[in-house]
Amino acid sequence: MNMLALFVMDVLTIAEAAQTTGWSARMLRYIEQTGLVVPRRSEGGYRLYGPAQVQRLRTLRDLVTTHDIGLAELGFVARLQSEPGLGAAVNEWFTARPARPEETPETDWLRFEQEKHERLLTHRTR
Amino acid sequence: MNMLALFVMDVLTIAEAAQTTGWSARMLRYIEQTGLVVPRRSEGGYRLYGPAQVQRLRTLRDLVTTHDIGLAELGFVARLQSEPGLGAAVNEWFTARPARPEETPETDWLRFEQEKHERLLTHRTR
DNA sequence: GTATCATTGACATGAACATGCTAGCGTTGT
DNA sequence: ACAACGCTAGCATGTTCATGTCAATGATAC
Repeated sequence: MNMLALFVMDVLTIAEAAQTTGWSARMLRYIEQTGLVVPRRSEGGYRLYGPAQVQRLRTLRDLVTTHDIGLAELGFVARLQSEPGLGAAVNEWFTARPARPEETPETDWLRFEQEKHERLLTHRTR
Repeated sequence: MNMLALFVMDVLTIAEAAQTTGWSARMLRYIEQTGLVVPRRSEGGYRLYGPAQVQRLRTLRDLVTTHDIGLAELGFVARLQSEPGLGAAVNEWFTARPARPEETPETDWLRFEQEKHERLLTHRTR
């Protein structure tokens, strides 16, 4: 890899990046589509992966495989970041009380009171 | 809906909950599977939706339709809160380094204020 | 006691996700 | 100049998501 990059070495083509990161070139392109790791391009349109991106791809691989999560899920998290409105809405929904059943008290009246309280919270979380 | 619930009214069966929330009964069961809204059960195993849960289902519907997001994505966000290791890892990945090449990654984000309310949501008790 | 409703499990389907592979056409290194 | 490589577009396949529907069995209401 060179392409008029005399002192800009450490820049890999997609095949090379694929090699060292464990992803396939196809997947690298796909990952780019999801917005997770977007390399810059050469004049001619070739993807150029810098060390930071390569690192990122490696850790991404790790993250995905060890925790069994999909790229789409991470893409969504990315969306949360870039779309402030979305993030806020999701956040609000989640902070406004979980609907887990095990927290259900045996006493029905008590439960009722609690739910009433919960509803109040859900109303204006701000 | 009654089932020996003399003073525990405001508790809906799945069909009733479906009616008022706009989801189908099928979807309510599905949503339960994803862990997003889990109703408690009657002695006989019937799902019982309280006002809080109904509210939650309504807002969920809103969230999903207005922002065009999937239940799976939200389920993942839920996972982020319940699995601290995961949340940390994902957080780290996103905060550590640029995804975009031209954008100067002088960014703080990803930190949605979960830390504050974490223990509220973190009740393992399985 | 019986009609009505719920439960779980299974099968079905269209859309989206995750990947691979091919084809035709530009880019790059020597 | 030309071989080697990358790019995009598209097709293909297996998987998960999101839903619906149907069947057999059990719970509730009156």
